[in-house]
Amino acid sequence: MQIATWNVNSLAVRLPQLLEWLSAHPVDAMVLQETKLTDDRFPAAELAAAGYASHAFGQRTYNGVALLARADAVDVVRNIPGFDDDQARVVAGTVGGLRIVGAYMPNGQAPGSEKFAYKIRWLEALAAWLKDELVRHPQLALMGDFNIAPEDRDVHDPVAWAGQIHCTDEERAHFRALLGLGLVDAFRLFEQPPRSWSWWDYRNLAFRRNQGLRIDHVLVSDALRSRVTACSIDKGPRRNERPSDHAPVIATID
DNA sequence: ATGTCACCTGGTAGGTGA
Repeated sequence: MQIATWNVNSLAVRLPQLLEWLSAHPVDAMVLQETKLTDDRFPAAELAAAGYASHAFGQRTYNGVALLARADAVDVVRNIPGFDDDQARVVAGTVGGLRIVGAYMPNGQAPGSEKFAYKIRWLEALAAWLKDELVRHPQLALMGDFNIAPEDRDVHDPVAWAGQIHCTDEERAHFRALLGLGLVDAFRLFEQPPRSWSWWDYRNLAFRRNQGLRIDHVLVSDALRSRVTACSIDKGPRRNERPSDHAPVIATID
């Protein structure tokens, strides 16, 4: 099976690109971030016509996530149980025996800001929940927009980005804490092109100059790891005329 | 480079978030 994640930066704008992408990449399940749509406006009918059942969890203007699957997901959970959050950032479900946790992790704005403190609280709550979730579902994939570049090799200019948002030691420690639960970065299980990013700023001709960050990830559980045969970033949609600033990440599972 | 894009309010521009 294949699973994918994509921050679409407004599904209202990007729906045609999503449908085109799914037509070329008929993955079994997909998680979306930054749909920016209330659930009553979610394009469930269009996605159903494309062969996907949807579980949307959205809000107006900001955030919003969704889980799409060819075989409908069961045991669907929205946001982190027990963590009071007025932002729609998580949708999880079980597809074909695989637990999929789709997440739009907080951006954090800048170290020291209130949004950064929220990001840290959020990451702590996620890890606490996932620890239990992994016991219930040993075959688990955590994927989405993490808003964390785990290592310097995930940053186009590590000197310029040192200590900046997405690259602070504190954020990276929380990323490693997720790995410590028994997860592995699927992208790094395989040889990859150097300077592989999943996000490029809209400004500064960043995509053309390949100045980006790898902040979108697929983390797989130890029990799932041996079944993962490929993981890649698809830069194709970033070349579209009106692209999302993020590229999809795909993983293949035997 | 304060460089773009999306969405909101409220108005035909400015603010916020990313």
